[in-house]
Parts: sequence; structure tokens; C-alpha cells
Amino acid sequence: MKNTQNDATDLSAQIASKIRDSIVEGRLIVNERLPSEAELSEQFSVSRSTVREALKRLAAQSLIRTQRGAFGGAFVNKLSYQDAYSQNITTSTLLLSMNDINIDVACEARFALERSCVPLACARRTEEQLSVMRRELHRQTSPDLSDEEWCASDVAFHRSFVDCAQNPVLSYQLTGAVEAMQPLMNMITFTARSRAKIISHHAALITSLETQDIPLAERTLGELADYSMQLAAKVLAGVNSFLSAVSMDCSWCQSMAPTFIFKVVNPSERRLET
Amino acid sequence: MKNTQNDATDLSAQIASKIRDSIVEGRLIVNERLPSEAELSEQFSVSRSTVREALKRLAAQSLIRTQRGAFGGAFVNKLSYQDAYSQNITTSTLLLSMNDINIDVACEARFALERSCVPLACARRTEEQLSVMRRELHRQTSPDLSDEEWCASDVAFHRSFVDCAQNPVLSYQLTGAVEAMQPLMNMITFTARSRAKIISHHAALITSLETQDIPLAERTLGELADYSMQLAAKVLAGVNSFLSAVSMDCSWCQSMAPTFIFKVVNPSERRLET
DNA sequence: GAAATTTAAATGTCAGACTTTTAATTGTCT
DNA sequence: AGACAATTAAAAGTCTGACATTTAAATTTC
Repeated sequence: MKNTQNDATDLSAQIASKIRDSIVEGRLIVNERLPSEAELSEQFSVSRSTVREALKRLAAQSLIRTQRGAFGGAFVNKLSYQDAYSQNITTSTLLLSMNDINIDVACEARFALERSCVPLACARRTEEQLSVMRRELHRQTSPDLSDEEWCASDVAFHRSFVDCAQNPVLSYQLTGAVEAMQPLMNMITFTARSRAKIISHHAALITSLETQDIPLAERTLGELADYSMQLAAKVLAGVNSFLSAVSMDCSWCQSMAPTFIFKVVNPSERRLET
Repeated sequence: MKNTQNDATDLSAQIASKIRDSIVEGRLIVNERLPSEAELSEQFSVSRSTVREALKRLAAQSLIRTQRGAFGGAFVNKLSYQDAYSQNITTSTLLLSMNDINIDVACEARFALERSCVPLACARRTEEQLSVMRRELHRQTSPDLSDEEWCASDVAFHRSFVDCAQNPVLSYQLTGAVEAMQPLMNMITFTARSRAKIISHHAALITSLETQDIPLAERTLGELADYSMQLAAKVLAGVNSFLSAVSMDCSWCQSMAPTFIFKVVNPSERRLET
């Protein structure tokens, strides 16, 4: 478990890798202060800029935090659940959006994972969490909810379901799966009819928690998965017929299709926001 | 979903955040080239060093890759499963080791997650995967396996089990959970007797896959979880009595205990490897 | 036409200066 | 003595400009 990065990379990556190993393997412990940038640049015999680039790499992974001023410096950061969540979500989202994952595979994974907390959730759900879920369910019945709002509520509902298991590690692992799914769900649940159907499943899910009915919960999740895949198949069929109808000599369109077909924007808008 | 980082942070973090948003939201697509460092420093009105620090942050998250030379530059990176795996593992491992997670919570989460792939694994397991699992099981019976080797084999076994579900998204999400557990398992499964017991559960798991016996698989995973927790409780009891016996005025020892009690090294060894 | 050379555009690295922040220290007043 | 203000020093943050290295395209040479 040494030297995560090989040589042949640039110095800042090598240095970052060494320090990272020191943290992961416990030679540097939480809240311990690293040597100052000047000292590190001496230790590693590189310039201060190179050290700084290495430290920025670590900061990007929330492995260290920095503090300015006297008695400041770089400190080993205690990775919070919040940091871990957002890293997990970013990674999962990009993994799904960049690897043109089959939507069925994604749905299958999502509901399989959610299924894993059914027994715990049924056993431990609190009244508070149930009321969160009821509130989201009620929001979802509002017909003037935008697609984005509807999906955000869907995510909140499922996160709350996961949280019912009262296991933070489980919640952490599932957060990525649930959140990363949002853009996909966004694509497939945009008709009133599909919303209504999903809402009825959500209601059943709440009931199963209330009555601690494990089989009902598992069955409902399975139905939700199946229905999601049906919707996806229907949408994809529409997309494919659209794609075969339009000219496909635009390489950008090709690379975006079919996953992001609904996100296509005017190419002139594709620039960095400064 | 804008401006992941607020102001009040340094420029390189702000710039990294803007570019990251552009990638996540699809304004920059895979393999697209970013402007050169010089151009970016003009666009954002900062120096080249600041831009470079921002780019290093993104590189640390595998969001971009850089290439030297003419027609080189920074390119939006297609996040591979491999990259996503290792990021997930690093994050999960640190989360567990830094937040003195209750070991029961961790075990519970791990086996709940593995349980989620039981139906799929039973339905789809291939002969190839079964033979991997049998091979690892056989390795585990060798009494001269070191603790590290034994745990590595344990991880390989469980990863293979997860892979039986033939769902890459599921495998990705579970990788973190299984791998991050390794140090914990390392702490608790070091006697011959506990190894033997775990081996028998592993054998049952293989049988359940061979015969596609879902209830047996679920039951076995539950027993494995229970047994892990029993072992952990026994070990922790020993650790606690040890801790109460030694002087606790060393803040470093306190911060390491009890999770890393087996990792305690001579303080003189706690330095960066240069 | 193929091989060798040149060239230009990038990133990678370095050195040094200056700015800003921050906490400890020191000094002053009541 | 204690509270408040000014000083100071250490450290990260930023900028500038230079040079090294890499790389692919363009050019030259044979």
C-alpha cells in the first residue's frame, strides 16, 4: 500500500502522494500540523510553488485544511461526513454521466442498495423521519412542481428512507447512489401520469415503514425499480427515433447523446463562466 | 447547484470550483481541451500560479488530466471506474478511521450492503467467479497466512461475491464499503479459531451461490455480521482494559485509541518519508 | 518520399518579491 | 492588576518573470 502514484508524474503529484500515504497510514494524525511550506520545500528539495501545488491537491480531497497567519499552516483534516458525502456524490455523478451507463443497470443498483436498509429501516424508523417522508410525499402531489423540484423532493424522500436505518455508514454509502441518480430520474419522470404512479409507490413505502412490513417495503422497491426501467425504456425509444431523424455529423451532439439529450444547449453558451 | 465553494476562500479554490461546475453541468465535455494556463490566467485575471493551483485541485479529483508539449494542455478527463474506485476507497477508509465509528455500525452497514446483491448474485454468478471465490477460500485455509494476507484474501473474496451481481454500479458502490472495512477486520480476526469460523461461513456463501439459495446467502451474511461484531466486542474489551491500565496523559495515544491501538508505533517513527 | 531537424506552444519548475491574515507579544492607560 | 491598543513575526496567498522540458507539427535535407 505504498506510493499510490508512480514516478514519471510531476513532482507535485509525487509529493502529494507521499504526504497522502503518511496520512492514510497514520503517521500524520488528525489536526497535526504539517511543516510550513518553506520547510517542506527544503525537505523535498523543491520550490515553494511545487509544494503548494502538492498541498492544493490534498486540500481538494479534504485531506488537509490550511490556515493563514502566525501559527497557521496546513493541518491534517478530520474528514467529516459532509465532506465525504459531497465527494462521493461528485464522483458517482460523474461516473454515471461520463460512462454512458445503461440506465437499467443504474436503476437496478439503486434499488438493490436501498433494499439493503429495509430491515433496519423498518425496525428503527422514528416518527420524525416518517413525518419528513410524509411531507415530501405531500409536496410531490402538487401539480405545479417543476421537474427539478420534483426530483429534488424524490431525492429527499429516498435519503430520508435510507436515514431511517439509523446507520451513518450506510447513509454515507447510499448517498452517492441516490443523488447520482437524480439527473437520470429527471429525464424519465416528467409526465403527470408517471409522477402519480411513483407517488403511489412512495405512499406504500411509508405504509410499510409505519407497519414495519419488511416484505411490503421490498416488494414496493422492486416495483419502483421496474417502473423506472419501463419509463426509461419508453423515453430512450423516443430519443433514439429522434436521433435517427436528425443529422448526426455534429461530434458534440454525438458525444452527448443519449444520456444528456435533454441538456443540449446552444453551442454558443458552452463557455467557462468567468 | 451553483458555486460549490463560497467566497471567502482563496482564488485557486474559487476558480477550481467554477471549472468543476462547468464540467459537472456539462458545459465542458469529456476530452475537451481547457484554455491554456496563460489564457485562463487572463480570463480570470489572476496569475498563472493561481491557475495552476486550481488545475492541480481538479487533477487531484481526476476531473482533468494534463499533457505537456505543443497541443498539450488540460483536458476534461473521462472518470474511469478505476479512478472512481480508488477515490471511493480512500474517502471511505479515512471516514471510518477518523470518526471513531462504532465498529458494530460499520459491520452492520457492510453486511447490509452485501445483502443487497444477494438476489442478483444468486441469479447471475458465473462459474469463473465461483472459482475465484473457491480459490480464495482455499488460500484462507492455509495456516501460515499472515494477518495482512488473510484480510486481503477476505476482501478479494467479498469483492468477488459482489461482482457476481454483474452490475458495475453496484460493484463500485460496494467497493468502498468492503475495502474500507479491511483495517477493522484486520484488528479482530487474528486467531486461528476465528479464521476457521469465518471460513465455514465463506464456504456456506459459495454453496448458496452454487445452489442459488437466496435465503441461505442472506442468513449466512447475517451470521457473518453477528460473528464479526462478537469478535469486535471481545477485542474491544481487551483494548479497553489495556487502556485503563496504562497512563492516558499522552494526547497522541488518546486520539489514536481505540481504533488504531494495534498500529501504535514509536513516536520517533512519526515523520514524513522524504 | 523518408528521415532528420527545427520550431513553437504547452506544461513543469524555480527564485524572489510583495500582500494579507492572524495570533502572540508588548506596551499603555485606567 | 487588568483591559485595551499597538507592534511584531510567522505563515499562507498572490504575482512576476525566467528557464527547463516535452511534444507534435512544420520544415529541411538527403
